Amino acid sequence: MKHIDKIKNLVKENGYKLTPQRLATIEIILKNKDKHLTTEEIFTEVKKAYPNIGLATVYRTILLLDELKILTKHNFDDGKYRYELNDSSESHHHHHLICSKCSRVLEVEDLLTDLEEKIEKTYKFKITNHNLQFFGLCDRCIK
Amino acid sequence: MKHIDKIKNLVKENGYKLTPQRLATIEIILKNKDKHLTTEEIFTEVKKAYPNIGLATVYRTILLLDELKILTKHNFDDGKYRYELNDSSESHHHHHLICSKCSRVLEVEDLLTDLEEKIEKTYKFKITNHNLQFFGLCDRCIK
DNA sequence: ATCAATGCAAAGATTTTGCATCAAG
DNA sequence: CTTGATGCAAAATCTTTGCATTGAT
Repeated sequence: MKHIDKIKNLVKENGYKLTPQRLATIEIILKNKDKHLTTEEIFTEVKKAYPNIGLATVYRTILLLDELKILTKHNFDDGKYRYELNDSSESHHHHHLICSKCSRVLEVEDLLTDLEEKIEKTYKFKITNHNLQFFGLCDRCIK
Repeated sequence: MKHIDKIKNLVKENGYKLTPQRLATIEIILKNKDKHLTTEEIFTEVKKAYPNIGLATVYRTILLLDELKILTKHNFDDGKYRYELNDSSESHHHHHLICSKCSRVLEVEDLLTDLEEKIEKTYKFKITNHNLQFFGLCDRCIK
């Protein structure tokens, strides 16, 4: 099944209506799979396809998609949240390398599985999610 | 040298004035070493010792202390930033276990040194800082 | 036909800024 | 003294909410 259909189903299965505004928002997020867009940026893009949409609707749609774990909220310390579509294969996590100079965001494969096991045992803490960011200088900016 | 004197020196060495407002703010942050206070909380505490201080001054002082790497800014996804005093021994880092139920924040020793080396090599990315958070259920809430 | 979803504008919440005044160095 | 620091209030940002209206099921 295509990713967009999975998302559509998730929305419907959870008793939410599949409105054109939600669909337009989902399409923009899908189209920018690899980016980390802010709500404002998503809003601007969605407006091109659906000029009447209100910012509040985009905020509410993103809230919904976050609840349904369709996307992940990131905070790169620039004062606003950024959103990224989750991989359809449930378990895929990754981390971010954030360049302090050019703000480029690189992705790194998940490296924490072993660590999590250790932590769960040591601290008796049931981990459901994690967030790992590295700040520094990317290859381009080191030069 | 006592930690507070180190901080005082850092402020002065960098050409900033050591005003009573800044001192009062630093004292509150020191007194709450192990907590993760918001600016508003710091402001409320500082006001007890220095009732005339303005919120903007506390914001500006925190900005300064962040620049001087005297404290670290955290975002636990509750919509506001929280600050924590850095350990005086430069290199001490740690991570956070954030309970999704009771919001308790536990600290975990730094576990990333090996990982960072690997990442620096693989991605040619010079890491200057990192942020690792685990979300889940703490021992008390698991029951 | 319902009841959730929308759009708009207003309100909230947090943080920043402009400016006249003050005080640390 | 001089220049940065302060306090206050206003503004800027980002996000949420109330409410009348619309539209998906």
